[in-house]
Amino acid sequence: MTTKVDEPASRPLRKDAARNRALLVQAAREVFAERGLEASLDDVARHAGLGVGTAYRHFPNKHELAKAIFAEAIDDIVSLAELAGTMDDPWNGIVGFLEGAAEAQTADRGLREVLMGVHDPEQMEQINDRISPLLDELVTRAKATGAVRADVETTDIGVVVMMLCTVADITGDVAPDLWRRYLPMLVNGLRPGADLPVPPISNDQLRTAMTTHKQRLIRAGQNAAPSPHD
Amino acid sequence: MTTKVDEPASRPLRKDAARNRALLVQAAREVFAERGLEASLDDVARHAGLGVGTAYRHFPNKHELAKAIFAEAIDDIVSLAELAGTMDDPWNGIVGFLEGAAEAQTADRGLREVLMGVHDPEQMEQINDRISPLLDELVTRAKATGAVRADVETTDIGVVVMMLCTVADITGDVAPDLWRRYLPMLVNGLRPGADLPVPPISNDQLRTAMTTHKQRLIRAGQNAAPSPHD
DNA sequence: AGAAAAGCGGAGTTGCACACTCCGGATGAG
DNA sequence: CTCATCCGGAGTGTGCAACTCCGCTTTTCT
Repeated sequence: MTTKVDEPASRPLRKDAARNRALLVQAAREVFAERGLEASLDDVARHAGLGVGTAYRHFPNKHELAKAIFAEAIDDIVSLAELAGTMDDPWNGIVGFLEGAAEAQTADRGLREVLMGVHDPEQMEQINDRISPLLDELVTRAKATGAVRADVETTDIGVVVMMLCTVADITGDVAPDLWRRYLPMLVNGLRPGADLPVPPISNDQLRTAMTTHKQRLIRAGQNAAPSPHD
Repeated sequence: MTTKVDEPASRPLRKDAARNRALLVQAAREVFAERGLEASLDDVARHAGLGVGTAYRHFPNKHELAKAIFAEAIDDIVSLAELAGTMDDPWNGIVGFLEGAAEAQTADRGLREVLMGVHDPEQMEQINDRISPLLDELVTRAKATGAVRADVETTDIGVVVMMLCTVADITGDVAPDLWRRYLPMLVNGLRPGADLPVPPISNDQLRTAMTTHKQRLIRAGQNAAPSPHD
């Protein structure tokens, strides 16, 4: 839960600098988890009990800091998908992945935003590239064993996770675990039963949907590209 | 679908003024439906082919305009709940309400925001006051007939609608009807079956969750209160 | 038609939040 | 004790959305 973010270790940092860097990383974890990437570097610095200048000394900008911090969490999600793929019973794999993914994302608003590609569509696509093949295989196997209905697609998994995240997003402060109430309802819907009235979307569609979506909500365009003001 | 927003009719508007007012209302409907209340009055004016000044001549600010426009849509949702309550089979009532509410909200991002209390918590609470008693009664009856499980609460209805709205929110541009795919999965979860692992939240909790939620996403505080800059 | 009232348009003003810089002063290393 | 390194936070730059102002146009009235 608390790991160090690897630094190039060119020249050993001065003692206070090292301490502050650690404070910043920890503060960023907490702040981004709670308020998402909309928090400013100033917020992170203040939460760490440091000045803004210090924050900018250690990280060129907010997104670099975020990238550094979320790299592990992303790897964890990928491992989760891998783990799910190695399970004997694909159904257990799917449910396990859903629960784990929802758990990770509901606990961390920033992670949610990263996975949804709110700030960096490219990064999201890379993550998608890593995860979706794993889920594809899992879903295929689950269909073969009859654990899930034939018309279930991999994108359904993603959509279900999103729905659970919504619940956590909205009710997280009031009832952090409420999303678990709706998990069984949703996974049950994947099992064989009545057919679904509308076909799933393709992975590409889901991607573009995710990347274009919040651009509108979280202030259009923003400066995903560099050149803040040169 | 196209109704006039009642004006006090103190002195009859000049011909061009009346026409422009209608244009503004229509433009606002379209713009708010597509982009939500984040759209500026400038946007609405431009979309109507008019100047900003004209917009401000007719409406003191964006929120007044929005209030005028969404009043009907809100009434429609309430009527939907009433209609659902009058149905003989409470199960049909519930499903009908879910579908109708989701349909209305997924078609109109602005309406969604209003119902979620993103911009005006008070207004949302009023709406909640009008709807939740109706749904309470409906759910009670549905439980009595065994159509839904005993541990289902009225707040579950609201949460389900939210989840469907999320799907529409994200995938609306790519596949406007995709949310319907997940409707049966969710309503099916309300039927008798395995128990849910987590208890529902109270209506009050849901309210506060909704009002506090997006304040953070859509720029904290903003100027829900008047005094923009006096 | 002609004048006055009503309305229009959109450049410009104000407020605000965030990203990022800068440099005098503090702190740690040798 | 000295100096390189680092800290802090006031200050600068930028962008955006809300809203105003006033010269000009259109309608209405007689």
